[in-house]
Amino acid sequence: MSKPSLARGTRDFGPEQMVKRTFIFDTIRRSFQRYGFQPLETPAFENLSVLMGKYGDEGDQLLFKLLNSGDFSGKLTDADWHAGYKPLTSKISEKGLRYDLTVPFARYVVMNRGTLVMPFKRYQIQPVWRADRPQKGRYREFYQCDADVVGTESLLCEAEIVLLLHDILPQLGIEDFTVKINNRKILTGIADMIGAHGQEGTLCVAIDKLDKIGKGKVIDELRERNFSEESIALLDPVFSLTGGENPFADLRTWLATSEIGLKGIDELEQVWQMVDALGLKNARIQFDVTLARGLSYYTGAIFEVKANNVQIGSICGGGRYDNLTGTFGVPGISGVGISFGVDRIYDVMEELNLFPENQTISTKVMISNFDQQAFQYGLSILPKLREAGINTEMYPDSVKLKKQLDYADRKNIPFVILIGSDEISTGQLTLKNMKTGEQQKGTVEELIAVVQ
RNA sequence: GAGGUUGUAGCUCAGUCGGUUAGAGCGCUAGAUUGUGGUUCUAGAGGUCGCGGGUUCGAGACCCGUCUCCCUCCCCA
Repeated sequence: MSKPSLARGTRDFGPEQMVKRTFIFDTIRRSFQRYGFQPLETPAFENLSVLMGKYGDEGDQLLFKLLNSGDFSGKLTDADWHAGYKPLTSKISEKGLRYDLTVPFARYVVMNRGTLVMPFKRYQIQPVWRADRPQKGRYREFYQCDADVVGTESLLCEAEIVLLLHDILPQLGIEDFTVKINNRKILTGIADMIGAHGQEGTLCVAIDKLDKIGKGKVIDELRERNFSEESIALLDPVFSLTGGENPFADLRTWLATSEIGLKGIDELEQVWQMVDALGLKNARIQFDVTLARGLSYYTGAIFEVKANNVQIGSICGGGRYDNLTGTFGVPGISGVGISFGVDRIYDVMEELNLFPENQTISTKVMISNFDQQAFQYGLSILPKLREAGINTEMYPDSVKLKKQLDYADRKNIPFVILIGSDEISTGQLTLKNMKTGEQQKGTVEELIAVVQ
């Protein structure tokens, strides 16, 4: 018999952690609703045909796949076993755990497009699973809180996402954060400009490391990735753009011949203007040409939020995807969304000590349990307290009072009602304040008034 | 997927050069206190030293494998 253990990269959430997590969920949900988003839930697992190919090759690798039920290997031939794991997987697994909430949402939109009110704004708060290697801030099961709008290309949606971020994070006590914004169209434009059409993905992965490893090593990496010397030379101005005073103007001059690049800049500038018109003060937004994001479905704006002064990955991420529903046979539905990573937000709040105090009290009154007679009496008053809206519990066993009080103490229950033979005969119960140790007598009704 | 690191009581950790019965603090249980928690004192319980194999007269310690924790890269929330 082996000791029980948790599956790698997963965690339990005890009562005190759940109080904190619920606080985060409630805060996010409230704000989502205030911005007009409606709730949606989708299944934990989907057909692999829905999930595969949406996240790039890396993403496909990280999908948890479910073995087919029953005799999954019965019809396999020797040739199947030796064909390699990829062809084999398709023969023994046809379902997988969801990797994010956006793709299941796209499937839902396609399946229900006839009845949805467009533009459709939905929020979704559910766990997702990734077969990643766990490390700090990285789990194999974690919650995402997504808000997406589909059915409109209006940049108001992007601007509202910026507002939403500035609404929710400070409510959680996270004041020092940076919303990095870029646009895939700009990246496409840059790749075109330097004659590396379609290579913006690898280009960005390299540029993204600029502040980490420096310009020289970025260029080394680009050479390794088969970028020509001409391309690298042409790219030079981009390195100086990242910290410029007026990055849009500089970039506009440089990208003057790239239609798509200019469109990306236009879009971003409009978002900036709208955010301003919405009256956002102290906007913590920053244009970052090097922001790439690996999810292959993004086509327009890209967002990423970093909590400053905390060593952890991004706590929110999102962007616009013009053709996600296209892979399900319905092109032309543009969408944009943002995802809050609750587990990382939790870690940030824990590290910065941002959780409100005194969130753990749930029971307010405990009724003691001396003996059979007192127990019967307790049963009669227990519902009265609850009807008065007071969280109440009765100690279930007639054990020593010391033990009962110790239980109340450790559970942070502020009041205990003591019932013994004296109390039963006079109807005057004893209320003990666990914080001060003071005791007072009174009828049930009087004590309820005191506790309320 | 690549690299590094860790694992001893419920928790945090000692354990010397390979040597007799593996320790501490906290926590837990009971009592001091027959109707009163937190403080104090006393006593007690609690271990397959991650798992499997090997070296040795002898392994918690050394070697190999494996799993796990944490971390870096990749990628991501």
